[in-house]
Amino acid sequence: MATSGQEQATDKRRVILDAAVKVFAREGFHGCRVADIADEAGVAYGLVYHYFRSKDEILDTLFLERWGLMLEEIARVDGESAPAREKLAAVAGFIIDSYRHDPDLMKVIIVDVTRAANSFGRSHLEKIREAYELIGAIVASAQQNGELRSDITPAFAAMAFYGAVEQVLTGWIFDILPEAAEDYDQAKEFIVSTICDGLEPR
Amino acid sequence: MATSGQEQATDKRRVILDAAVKVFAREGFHGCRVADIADEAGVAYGLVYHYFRSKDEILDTLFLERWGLMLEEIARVDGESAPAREKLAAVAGFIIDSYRHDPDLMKVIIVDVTRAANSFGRSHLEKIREAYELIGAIVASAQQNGELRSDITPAFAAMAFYGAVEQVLTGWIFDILPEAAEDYDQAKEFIVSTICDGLEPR
Amino acid sequence: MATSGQEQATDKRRVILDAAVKVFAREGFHGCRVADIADEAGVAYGLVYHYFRSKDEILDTLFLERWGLMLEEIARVDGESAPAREKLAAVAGFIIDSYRHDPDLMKVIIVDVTRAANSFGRSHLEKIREAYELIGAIVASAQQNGELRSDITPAFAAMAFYGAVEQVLTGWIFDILPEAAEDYDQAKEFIVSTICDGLEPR
Amino acid sequence: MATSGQEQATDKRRVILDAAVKVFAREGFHGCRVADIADEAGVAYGLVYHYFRSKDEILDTLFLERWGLMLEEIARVDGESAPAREKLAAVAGFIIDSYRHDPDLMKVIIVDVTRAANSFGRSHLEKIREAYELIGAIVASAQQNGELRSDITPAFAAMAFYGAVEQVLTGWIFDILPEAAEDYDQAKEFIVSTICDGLEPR
DNA sequence: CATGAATGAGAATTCATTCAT
DNA sequence: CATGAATGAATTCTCATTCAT
Repeated sequence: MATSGQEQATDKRRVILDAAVKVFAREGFHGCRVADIADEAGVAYGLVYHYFRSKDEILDTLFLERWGLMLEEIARVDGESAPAREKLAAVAGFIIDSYRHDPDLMKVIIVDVTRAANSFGRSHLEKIREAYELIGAIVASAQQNGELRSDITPAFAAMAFYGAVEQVLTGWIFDILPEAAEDYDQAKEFIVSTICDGLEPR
Repeated sequence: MATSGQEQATDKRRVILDAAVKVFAREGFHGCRVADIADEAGVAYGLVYHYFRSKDEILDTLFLERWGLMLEEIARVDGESAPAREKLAAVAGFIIDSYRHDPDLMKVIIVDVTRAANSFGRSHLEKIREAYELIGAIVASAQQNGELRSDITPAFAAMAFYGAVEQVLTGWIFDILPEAAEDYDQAKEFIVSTICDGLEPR
Repeated sequence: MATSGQEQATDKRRVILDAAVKVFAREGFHGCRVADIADEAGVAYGLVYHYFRSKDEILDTLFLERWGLMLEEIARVDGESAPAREKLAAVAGFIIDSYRHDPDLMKVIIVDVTRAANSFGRSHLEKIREAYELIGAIVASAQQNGELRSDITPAFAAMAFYGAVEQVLTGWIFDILPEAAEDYDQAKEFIVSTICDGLEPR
Repeated sequence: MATSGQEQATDKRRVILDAAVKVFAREGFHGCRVADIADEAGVAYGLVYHYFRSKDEILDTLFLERWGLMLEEIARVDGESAPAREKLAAVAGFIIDSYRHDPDLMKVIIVDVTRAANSFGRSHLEKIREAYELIGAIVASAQQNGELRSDITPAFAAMAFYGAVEQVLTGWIFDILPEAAEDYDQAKEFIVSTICDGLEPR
């Protein structure tokens, strides 16, 4: 009905979501007002509540849309018959590309959802955990066929891997790591190489 | 006065700080009221403002106290003449022990400060960055003497390492990773082994 | 359906009014939204405003329609040459039958108009007062010919009579009084008997 | 603590309640804002919420305070050994005196609680019903000893009696009935005489 | 006539902070 | 130091009404 796909020019719901991404990224979920979103979207205050039940629901929607894509991608990657290293590279690549494509959205998801242990992180825990488990599954099957060491639990390996990826994004978000075009590709290689090969020379 | 250790019985300031840790951990910085802290501390509302200028200052204090200890520890470790692997183990060990000793405090620091890109994370960025840089320094000097590979930048390696550690803590905070006594020690080994040796068999 | 009788199928205005009765009765005038009325009527939001200038006007219309009928009936009764007792019985009967026929509508009129001293009750005061005065007129003329005692003012007697009737309706509305088919007829007798004969034995 | 009774001059809670009575009476519960109450009371907006959880709770408090007194009084009257006629006179007298003493409060109770079938009337139904039942009990015991007719059910008689009383108050509230000092006393007599003796001459 | 998206003025409630005692 | 009443700005959410199609 509203999310059809043809007349983007007037899909106010989408306009509001996009505006929310900007505003959440700029001021944080708690730091902004619904009025800021409406202003950014160029719509009347009330229209936000015409499309969304609450401020929370906007963030929920944003998170679910994006995280859903990621889960699909990880599941897809997991299903392919490729070396574990390539699978992990694909996952890291997808996350980093997501950030490259829409840094504001990924910032919001990481900062306001994924790590918000007392609010959104808690309420979306199942979805978040699903990602970890899919990554863990990649590790587990690679351990089966000897591609990866078996002495480290898949759950733990998944967390180390995902933590490294998210921390790199955090570095970009905080302007701590350099963020030029080549850095994105380098990051993908570094992550996989660090996690798979280790920092010590072989 | 605060960290002395002698007149605990009446150090209301300390009592308030400890209460704040509990309350922040339970409800989040944004999710709690100053009144909750006062209640938890068993003191009058106004007393909180006798000792602290604002709600923010309480969190600032908590963060600075603990983060300062960590910086000292990492610096100390960095100064010693030990293999890089042992230095990283010491750093991971300190952070994990900090969590083991006071999970609420570490939860607050990670959730409400370290990842709060639009509020406390931003205002304490320098202190946070300092930690990354100290870890990066450990890596850099290890690369000098060939202990660690040189093709991965120290800044990046530091982020991967720290990200893995923090993600493990996040796993505990969210009840995603098992949290028994032995898991703490295992985590230390896993992190160092993953980051130094890599997940692929040698 | 309600008053006309011919083109029921498409009288959206009537459909909206009937829906409003249900909704007002269920949730109260203040407790419902215009959207609820549209939903209940199965018409589009905007159509309500095509037929009515405002939410208030809907209630005004409902009240005026019904109250007008009652005024006509009381006037008609008053005009007949019958014993006062029978006239009062006719009035009580009409009101009770109105309730029996459409309890929702009478509930709305009593709860949201007749007693709403600061809103609709005030704006419709003249119409409401008219009913009291017509009843008072019945009493007054009965006092003239000795049918009723003259030491009680007609205005007062009218209020006592009408109050008793309305309170019985209130009892039904609140599920305080039993509301079976026979209770309606019994109520008519009880009211007239109580007000005319008194509770003390003769 | 707050309702002690000595330092009335500064019992802000009482000041707020009294202000609320005025404001509710003047503009109706729905027609006024919490700010109006605060203004009328001469206190800051927030103080209202220091003493009351919500706007609703203010009305609840007002109703319960007053209605409780009435229930006590009716129960007390019921317990005495006096003719039913005197008991009913005492009840009507108490209600009318309550109105005479604080017409605003009684207006609020009748208009915004007692008849509000979809909000406060519903939530306080038990308390309201209790009053009807106590009056019904007076009637019932009088029927036992032959003081009152037995062919009219006590519940019904109670409603007729209470309805007559409340309607007289409504008449005053709407400026329909004359409201001079002597009218209050006259009303008491009229009500009892109408209900006990009936309007027809004996 | 009919639709339902768009508007924006409220209004209740929250809560950090101040201050008199 | 200690108390908790008092303050009032800020913000979310509601909903009657308008209007373009």
